[in-house]
Amino acid sequence: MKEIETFLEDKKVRPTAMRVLIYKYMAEKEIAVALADIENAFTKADRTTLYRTLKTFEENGIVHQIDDGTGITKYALCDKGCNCEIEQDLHLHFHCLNCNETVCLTKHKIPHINLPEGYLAEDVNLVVKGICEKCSGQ
Amino acid sequence: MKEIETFLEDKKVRPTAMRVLIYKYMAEKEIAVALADIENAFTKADRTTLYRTLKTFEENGIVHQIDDGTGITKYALCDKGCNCEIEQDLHLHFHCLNCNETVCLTKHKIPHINLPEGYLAEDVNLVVKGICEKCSGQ
DNA sequence: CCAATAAATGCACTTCCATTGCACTTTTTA
DNA sequence: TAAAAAGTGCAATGGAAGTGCATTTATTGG
Repeated sequence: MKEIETFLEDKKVRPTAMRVLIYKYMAEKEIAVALADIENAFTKADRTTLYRTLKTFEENGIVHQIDDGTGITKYALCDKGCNCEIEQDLHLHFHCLNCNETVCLTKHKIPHINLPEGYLAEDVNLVVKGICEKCSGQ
Repeated sequence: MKEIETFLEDKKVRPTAMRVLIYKYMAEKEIAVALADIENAFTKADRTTLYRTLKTFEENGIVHQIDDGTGITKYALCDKGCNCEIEQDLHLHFHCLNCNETVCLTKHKIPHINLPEGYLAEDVNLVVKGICEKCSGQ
């Protein structure tokens, strides 16, 4: 708990009770979470607060947003040294069509993409959809 | 015009006036279009009709949907031999952060992705964001 | 050719999620 | 400790996708 507070402070985010709890919640989940998920977990808190907390987290490099193609924005904690902004550091995301969960495959970096002349890449989003290991096997 | 009609018939889609026009419109554009774009081009037609036309086109392999991360669904005509369903045939999409246009880079196939044990890929979505050649300079 | 049927279209409405404005509360700081 | 800043909560808005149903248009079998 104390570690979370200092971590947030390091990231220039004031560690309010709410923020610490949300961070803790996300750290315990291994999968990307939607705003609605957090909403269900913290029924006392207002949706707006959660929304803005995630926004603050994102702006300060604590979480990154994931567009997994479901139309619902998901969020996941950035890894220790995660520099989501840097192209070389981008990992891919996997969305399970069965359990509907989305995970960051942080070990899997996105291969370098060759673009036609004149195109400048700033960001890459790669989402693989299919069946996750939890659902595919016994 | 006549070719479009027979083309649609080949695809088992009845070539109504509306559908031919929409197809023509998309064929002339080189970029992916949003429902709203078509709506602006055909102010007399109802949005629902356009929506369902695109849906029909999609179901019959005439267009494919693109999720370029803007939150707005885009559509683009499938290439001659395009088999959007087949993983090996998937191409990547480029979204320009300057002009906001999205193009299919059909020449650029998505490299094969190695997934961890137990994961089964069914679909891949790869979107590169940046500056397109039109915007990046002469 | 015409009636019966099916497909396509248009209108109104709903839903879902993201986002914002404003008032209120808590924390920080001078 | 008062003033300012940051955080929180409520209500409302907005944008886009999607649906139900009535109406029109096209197809088909007699």
